[in-house]
Amino acid sequence: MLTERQLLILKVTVDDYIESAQPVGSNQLSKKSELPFSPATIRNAMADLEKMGFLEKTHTSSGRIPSQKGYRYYVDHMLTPRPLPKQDILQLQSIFDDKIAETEQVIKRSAMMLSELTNYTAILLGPDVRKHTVKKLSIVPLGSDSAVAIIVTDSGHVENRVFAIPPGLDPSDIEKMVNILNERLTGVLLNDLHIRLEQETLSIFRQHINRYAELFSTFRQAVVVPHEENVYYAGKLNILKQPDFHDIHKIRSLMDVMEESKHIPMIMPHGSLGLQIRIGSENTLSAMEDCSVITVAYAIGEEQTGSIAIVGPKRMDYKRVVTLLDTLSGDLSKELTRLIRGK
Amino acid sequence: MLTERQLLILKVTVDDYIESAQPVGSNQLSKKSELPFSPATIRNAMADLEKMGFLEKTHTSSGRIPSQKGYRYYVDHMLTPRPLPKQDILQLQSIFDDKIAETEQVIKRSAMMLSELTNYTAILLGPDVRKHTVKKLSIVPLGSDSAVAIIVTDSGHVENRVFAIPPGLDPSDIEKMVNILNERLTGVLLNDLHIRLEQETLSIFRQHINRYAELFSTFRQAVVVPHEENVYYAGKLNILKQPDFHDIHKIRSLMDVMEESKHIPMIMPHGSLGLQIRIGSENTLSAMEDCSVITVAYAIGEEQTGSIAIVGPKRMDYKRVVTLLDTLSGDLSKELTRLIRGK
DNA sequence: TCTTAGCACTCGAACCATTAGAGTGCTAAC
DNA sequence: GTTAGCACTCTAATGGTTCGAGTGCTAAGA
Repeated sequence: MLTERQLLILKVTVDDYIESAQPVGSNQLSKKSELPFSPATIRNAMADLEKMGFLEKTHTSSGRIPSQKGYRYYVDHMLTPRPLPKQDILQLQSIFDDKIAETEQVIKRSAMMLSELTNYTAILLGPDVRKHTVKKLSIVPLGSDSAVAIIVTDSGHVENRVFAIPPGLDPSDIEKMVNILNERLTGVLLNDLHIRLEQETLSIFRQHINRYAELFSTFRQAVVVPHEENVYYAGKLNILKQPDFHDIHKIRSLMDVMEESKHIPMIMPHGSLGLQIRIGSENTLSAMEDCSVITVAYAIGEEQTGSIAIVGPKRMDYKRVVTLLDTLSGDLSKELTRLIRGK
Repeated sequence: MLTERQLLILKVTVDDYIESAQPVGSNQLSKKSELPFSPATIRNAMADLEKMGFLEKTHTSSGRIPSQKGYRYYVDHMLTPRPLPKQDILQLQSIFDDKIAETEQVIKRSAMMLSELTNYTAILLGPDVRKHTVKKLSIVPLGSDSAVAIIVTDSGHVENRVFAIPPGLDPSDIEKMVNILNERLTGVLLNDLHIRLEQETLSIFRQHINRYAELFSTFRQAVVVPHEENVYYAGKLNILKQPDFHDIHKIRSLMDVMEESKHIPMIMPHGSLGLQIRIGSENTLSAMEDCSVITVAYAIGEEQTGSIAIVGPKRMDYKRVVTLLDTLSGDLSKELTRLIRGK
């Protein structure tokens, strides 16, 4: 077990390193008012902490830096959350200032604000479009041979896709079709749309519409909602601000990984409640072994719908980021719930 | 004037430097079969070229690199376009392979393909949404107090915005309103929409709709088409691949500039016909003084509607990029014209 | 007159030695 | 148990040396 003093020294060391990005030495620490010990005493304690694996040296005669285990301990036991400075609270609130009514807008602005306040990279996962339900379907012909299919969801999201109309089709058939579709498919989850389309409407089309088969199959292609996740980034370039990242190859592979949306589930695994901190190699992706990622979910109504992640160096200002994320996830949940409920 | 030999040496020097990214020395050049001269002769010629400002040295006893003037001359007089390798042509064609019907999709894919084929950054400017005309307006209520306004353009583009409905409004009024709007505003340029809205519809609303003022003003806010340009990037990270960019601060300011859409008009000035090459400080933005930008416009029908830019180091493979852009701008114009004409 | 061989010269990159300084671990005194 | 003192270690910075690639100039050769 760690003694009181060791705890204190570990904490101050981590704090100092987070702030300065420089290995921390015993002399330096002994000058701090929280540590009224001589450098020698601190040295002893630091040597112990190193033996136990909480601290590391970059070379024989260097100061100490926290090890992964050290960060872990710090994060698990030493994060005494301080209230957010007023300044920050005001800024966070300003996201919701002008009465924007769109979920997407709110999420985008949140991402930007977070990256600005932290100087790290923010990744926000929006609500999964496929869990929304159909509010209205419409088809707008653009000319003789193409048309736009438009799906409006209950959340106000609009999906649209241009598709080719089979040549020589009666325009009135399209109108009939849209009516049938709306009658039968309103309220259906976007995710189930392609299945329900077949189940609910194919047989009716057969009865009412000439050459239903062609029209049906083109239209079906048009309404397949893309599987793509709803990802918003902000502050991708903040990585370049961190002194921890000097190696251009590491930066590249890190940025590469973050751009690729297929890696998103690895960066911010779904389904976990509350706030999660993953430090260094605790991340699944090897490109992120020098990073820490803090994730938190937010909800609309009772259902957990999206998550927020902050990606920064292991030497991240955990305290600040945790408080920011805690606050924002709450505010965001409240605001988005309000938005949706209104409808 | 430049002698035959000086011309040849300038060309080979530039070519070599473009390929190797290393200062070019006289010994190296004399080994090439195109240059059957002794190193000393080449040295003399290079010294002349340096005096005339076409070449530079990085230090007293280094090889030469092309100066900005050198690149300019190379680009103006020495770009003998070779036909594109089959491989590349096939790849370019593949953009149009599956019959996508959407302009945006085609442009996005073009950007990706270009960045992949060149290893530089591609920026594509899509057709200006505000020059499209209204095909159909509709309003889909989401609940008691909000609705989505949807504008479909003749090109198949869909703009949508959620807005708040003034409380206690009669739903039938909305329907009336949509009818009036469609009757009066179909065919209007998106750019003129907010003016025409007032001119054409306000007085009619007054006659037919209760509490028209409130409804009108909220709706007007919803249809203001955002001024935002239609920009697609691809291969932003390719900058990190170039050995020319090692300074992390330069990279940062360059990427910063490219992200900011307000800088786009500076990067790719509008209105110029044909292919344009801007080298180093010929670019307006100081962050791009180490870059070259090649721009070309493409057209839909007769009207020039968008442009393509490739951003890379001054030591760019001009020959290849020029040929690629030439080909693509042609293909893109043809394909997009076909798409639009169909409608 | 143009070309080229020869040579002295310059400069950067790499290597080494030296030094200063910051930090350590250990021992012994308080 | 704490701390002063000291020998020790390692990095970073400095300066000198060497090597090699490249140059410019001169003079000889075609």
